[in-house]
Amino acid sequence: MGETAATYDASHYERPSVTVDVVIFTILHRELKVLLVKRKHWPFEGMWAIPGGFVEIHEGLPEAAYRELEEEAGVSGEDVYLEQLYTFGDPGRDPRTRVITVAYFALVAADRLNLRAASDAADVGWFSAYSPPPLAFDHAEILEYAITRLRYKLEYTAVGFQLLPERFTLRQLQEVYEIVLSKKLDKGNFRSKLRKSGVVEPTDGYLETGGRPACLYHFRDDAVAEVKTRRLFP
Amino acid sequence: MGETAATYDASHYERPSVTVDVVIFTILHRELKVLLVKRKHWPFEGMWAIPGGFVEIHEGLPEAAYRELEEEAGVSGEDVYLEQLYTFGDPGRDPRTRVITVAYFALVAADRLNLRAASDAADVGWFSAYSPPPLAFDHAEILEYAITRLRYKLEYTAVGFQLLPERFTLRQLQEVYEIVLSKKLDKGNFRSKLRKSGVVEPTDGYLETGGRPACLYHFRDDAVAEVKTRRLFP
DNA sequence: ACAAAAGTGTTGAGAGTACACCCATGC
DNA sequence: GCATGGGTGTACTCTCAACACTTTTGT
Repeated sequence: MGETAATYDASHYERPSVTVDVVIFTILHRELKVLLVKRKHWPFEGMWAIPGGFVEIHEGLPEAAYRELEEEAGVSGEDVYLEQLYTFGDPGRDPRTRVITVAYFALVAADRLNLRAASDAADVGWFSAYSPPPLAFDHAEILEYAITRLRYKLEYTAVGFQLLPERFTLRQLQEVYEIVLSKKLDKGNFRSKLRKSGVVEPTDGYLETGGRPACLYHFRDDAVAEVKTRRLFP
Repeated sequence: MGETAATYDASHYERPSVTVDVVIFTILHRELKVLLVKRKHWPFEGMWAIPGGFVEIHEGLPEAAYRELEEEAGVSGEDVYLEQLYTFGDPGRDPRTRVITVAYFALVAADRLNLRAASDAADVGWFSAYSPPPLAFDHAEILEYAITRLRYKLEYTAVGFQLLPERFTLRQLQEVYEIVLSKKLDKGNFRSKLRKSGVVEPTDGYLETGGRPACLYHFRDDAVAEVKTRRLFP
């Protein structure tokens, strides 16, 4: 902090409010879904919004995000991938007062969800991430940003299995990538690339599929999720 | 915002303070430098710190960052590359009170700097980014993070010339990359890659160097700075 | 036998890398 | 002429991407 901070005096300084918003993604019915909650009060009453809440005075930012995840989606911390996204602080983004929000995005496997246990079903729901309903505040912009980041993440790292159960087939993993990237992928190249990267390992389980049974894989947590990419100047 | 936000009442809610810290990079004497300011008050009095200050109640986050840039480095908005880095909000990162800081990082060409005009020279200075003095608060962590991000940026995009004057030689540009990435690059490959990407354009100027004069280039602002990279799943 | 889905191999095109070689200027 | 630094070309290797092919199950 610089000079302003040094001459700080709590009594005159008007502070903004700080919230955490969490964009929670999952895959349901072969679609990328985002969790939204219906607002009960002014402003934007009755509109859908990204779940979020105020940061308590002695609470860390990731802790606040995990709290939202538990409250709204009913998932515990170990079962999710959570990453800070961006901080939105435009004056006027909230008509009540100055609110700065630290946005996070989370990936949850569908089998870890526990929606009903956590919230009133009518006020919470999963929506298509690509064609969401009208959103409160600047939440459309936040969602847009989160989708862009999710796509980047999938292209450059191997976080895709965070959207799948513990054990999965390679076809299921490929489907996740196809859904998120909205693009058909080549089966052979997908598999060979994945084998070379060494991030997945076959288990002894098999899944009946209607054709030849598919080997179930699991993620090797000792593997490096990051993948070397072609840089401009290596 | 969710339920907590809906039941918000300004009078009971204890709000954290919000600051903006700006990690300002430049290249001087063939070294990557970062701008630091000396703290005049408790806590960490006399220690060096990343310049920053409180966000005014009606001020946007980038505006606050630009304000810091002008106050501390004496550069105006058009002359810098500015990007939001990360938000650090650990409770206890500031012993005075809960302070959440939105960190930015900035790239400034050495010829745009105007240090003396802006600040008292004894309290502001450029330091080697790779071996800085002990820093106040969690600023060592913030600087580390900024360096990592800067390297990523240079590897994947073509922002390198933000650290150079308007017109520059390819050797100078290569030197910037070598300094930031701490790695020798091949002259021929660097040049051919740059030519193929089409982000720079020769001007009619030449620079005397002691050998054959070097052609001065400038950045094509209509060019796409982003460069295709080898993704995991294209 | 045939359909369906898993799983593997091959091949041409293009990018990355290392290195050698030519060009323009000052002394 | 020769040292100095700018600028270009080439040849080998590796990855990418498209596509054809084989294997294992159910009906």
